[in-house]
Amino acid sequence: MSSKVPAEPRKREKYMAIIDAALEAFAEYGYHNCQVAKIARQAGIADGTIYLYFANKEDVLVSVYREKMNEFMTQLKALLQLHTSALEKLSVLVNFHFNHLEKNPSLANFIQIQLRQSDASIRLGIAEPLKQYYQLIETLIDEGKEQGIFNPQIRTKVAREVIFGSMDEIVSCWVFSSKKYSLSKNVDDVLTILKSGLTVYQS
Amino acid sequence: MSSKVPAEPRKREKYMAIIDAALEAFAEYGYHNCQVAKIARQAGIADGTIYLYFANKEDVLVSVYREKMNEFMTQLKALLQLHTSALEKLSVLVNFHFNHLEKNPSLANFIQIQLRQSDASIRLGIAEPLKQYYQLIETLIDEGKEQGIFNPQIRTKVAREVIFGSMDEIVSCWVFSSKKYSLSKNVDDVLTILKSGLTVYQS
Amino acid sequence: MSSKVPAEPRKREKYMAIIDAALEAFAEYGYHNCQVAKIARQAGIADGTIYLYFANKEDVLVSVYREKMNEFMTQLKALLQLHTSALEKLSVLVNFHFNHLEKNPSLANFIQIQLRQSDASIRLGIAEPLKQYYQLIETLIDEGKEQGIFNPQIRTKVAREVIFGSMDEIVSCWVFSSKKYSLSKNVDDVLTILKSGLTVYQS
Amino acid sequence: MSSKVPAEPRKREKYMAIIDAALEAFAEYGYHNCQVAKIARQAGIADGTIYLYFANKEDVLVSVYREKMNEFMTQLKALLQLHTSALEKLSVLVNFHFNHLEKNPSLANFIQIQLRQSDASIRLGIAEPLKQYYQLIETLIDEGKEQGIFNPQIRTKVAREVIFGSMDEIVSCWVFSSKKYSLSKNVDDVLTILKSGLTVYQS
DNA sequence: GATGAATGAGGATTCATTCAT
DNA sequence: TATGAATGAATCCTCATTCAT
Repeated sequence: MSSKVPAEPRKREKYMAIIDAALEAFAEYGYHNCQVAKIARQAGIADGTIYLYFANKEDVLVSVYREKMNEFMTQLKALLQLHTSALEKLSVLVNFHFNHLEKNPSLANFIQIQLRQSDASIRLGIAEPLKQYYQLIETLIDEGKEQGIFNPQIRTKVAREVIFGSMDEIVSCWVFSSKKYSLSKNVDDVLTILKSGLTVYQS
Repeated sequence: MSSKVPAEPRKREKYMAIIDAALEAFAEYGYHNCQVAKIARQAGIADGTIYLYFANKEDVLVSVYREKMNEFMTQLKALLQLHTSALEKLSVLVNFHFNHLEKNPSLANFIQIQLRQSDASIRLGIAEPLKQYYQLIETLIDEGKEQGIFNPQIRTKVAREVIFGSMDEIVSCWVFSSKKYSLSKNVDDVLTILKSGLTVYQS
Repeated sequence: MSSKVPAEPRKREKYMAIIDAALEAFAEYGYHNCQVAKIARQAGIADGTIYLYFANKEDVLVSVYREKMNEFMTQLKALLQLHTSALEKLSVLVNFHFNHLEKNPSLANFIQIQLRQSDASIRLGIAEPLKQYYQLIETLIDEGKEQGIFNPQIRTKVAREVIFGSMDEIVSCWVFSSKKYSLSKNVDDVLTILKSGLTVYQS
Repeated sequence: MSSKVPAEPRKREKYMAIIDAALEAFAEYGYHNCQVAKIARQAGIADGTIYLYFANKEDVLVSVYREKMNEFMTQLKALLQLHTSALEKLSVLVNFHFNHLEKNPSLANFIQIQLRQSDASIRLGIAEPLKQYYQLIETLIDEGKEQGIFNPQIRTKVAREVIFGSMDEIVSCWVFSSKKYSLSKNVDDVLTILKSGLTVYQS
């Protein structure tokens, strides 16, 4: 029922072109107000062509998230690899999260607004890529605990929810403010809170 | 364009009956899959009657949030009044946020899922009640700073985003887990993080 | 899933008006080439109103057949009641079959052409009313056998197939000829064949 | 607009392969539910190739009928040639009609169901091959009249309609019964009816 | 000749909203 | 006030057909 990234280069190219067009179209018009025809026009193809690459409109939405999240995760993992300290990694994570969305305003709008659809099937399609991000954060927290930096009394899942929830809310407020200020300027304050919130009290 | 709470008691009664019916209906079917006819049936009235009390379907959604948020804020303020310490108040806030939604599952579903619509006009209607909650939290933070408890270096807005974002994410994960565990059991961990995250280092 | 004739007079009136409009529209444009909008226009109502009375376009087609077949059967039964001889009844049947369709050209077109859709669900919806006609003919044949008029060696079902098949083919040819000749003029020849074909040889 | 059987052997071979594939595909899925792509897949060729041999989907349907009817007529004529008595010929005809369709279930499904489309152009394309069968039957009847066997008072056309209509209805009922019984077992009864129905009373 | 990716016209159906009663 | 029958705009998706390769 759902699409997969085509293996053949030529097909993959058009597949990604539709993904990018859809991202822009969704960000501009909003999911429910963005007709398939608008995506097609943005991609410079016929309406029907969309359905050679995607099962339906919902599948386009979910696929945009999956593809963009893949890119996000790949880049983030590469950066995290350069560090060992959980504290440094946390800093890298928050910085990257903010920087990436600040550099990709349509993606920010898409993730913070368009993606929040109440349709159960959309929720389901989003769950998997999101889960991977969740797990990456939880791994980071567990590493911090092993390194004796993070408070082992705090359950990892709650810590992850605080970290992700904080970043998510900050980005949301930024998006709803029409991005009038720099998102990254929040990094220091968030990190201050999160670091002292998660670390063991060091006398 | 938007409705107001009717002053006359009889009208107000039916108005609130529709609000409650809509909350249940939205929670059960989801906003887009919940026809106005379903709200009317749940309220035991005719479809057309809804439009004597609300401008349109969007207005019903926004009004549900406004009314329920009013109740929420009234109760929360009453509780906070009993305390002066910002730390205690933070504890009261988090406890109340979790307890209230745990006791009102339909409201939890409504707020975490149905409310997240991408329609600009809905976003706008939600903004005002939400802003009041934001301000209440920010006031609490400022009090903490004045009391010398909270770190004055952290901008109040960011602190509020961390507090609200953490709670919001925790409730969301709970709702999406089909509420299989107790929401309140997260209170201690969150408070641990938030308190040590926000307070000044005390040697 | 399928519609039922409304009991309330006012609703029944509009229901029948749609049935009649659909009969004309189907006969004029053909089922697949007859948009729901054309039925609505013919009935002088809005497109959506059709769906207050019928589940879908298919249901309209099937209901037209059911209603028209009901009328047909009611009238036919009333006529048959006036006779006891199976031979006379056969004559009444064939005469009525031809006369009725000759007087209702749209119905003839509808039954001989539009109704012959390959969709399985349509076939299914048509089956029941058609079966009643089949059974009426078979009852007539069995009476003839009991009266010692019809050949008891011939299986009733085959006899029915010959009677119905003959009439059906004659009406079809007449419809496809654009009804350029009188359908009823075939009555005598058909009856001659059927009567001597079915009766016992009387030396 | 319509296709012709290619003269060149190689082309004719693929032409017939498509015909056979289409027969199976139409019988399996039904005309409207059978996409051109399904015919192509069944034939093991590309979608576009169909259009090198046929004008359009309708043309495929009509051509299937034309080709299969040609085979049918060729075989039937060869059999009839072996007899001179109209009564014998009638017997051969009915036997062959039933046997042929019983041996070719897809063809039976195709003729009794898929072919009955309301599209005027399809009806037109079918008319010619069907007319030839009609004429063959009428010739047989006229021979019977000349031989003093068949009742000359009965108009030939009506007699043909009874013969064809009877056979057609019997096959239809058999197809709709999912071919659960032997079609041929009806031969004797039909012939009994038709023979005594058409022959002159012989004292 | 053969392919199959691309096209884009076409339509049944839903449902928020209205308004005559 | 309340009703609920009627409205009609709005759109995703299919699939026969084309044509560049």
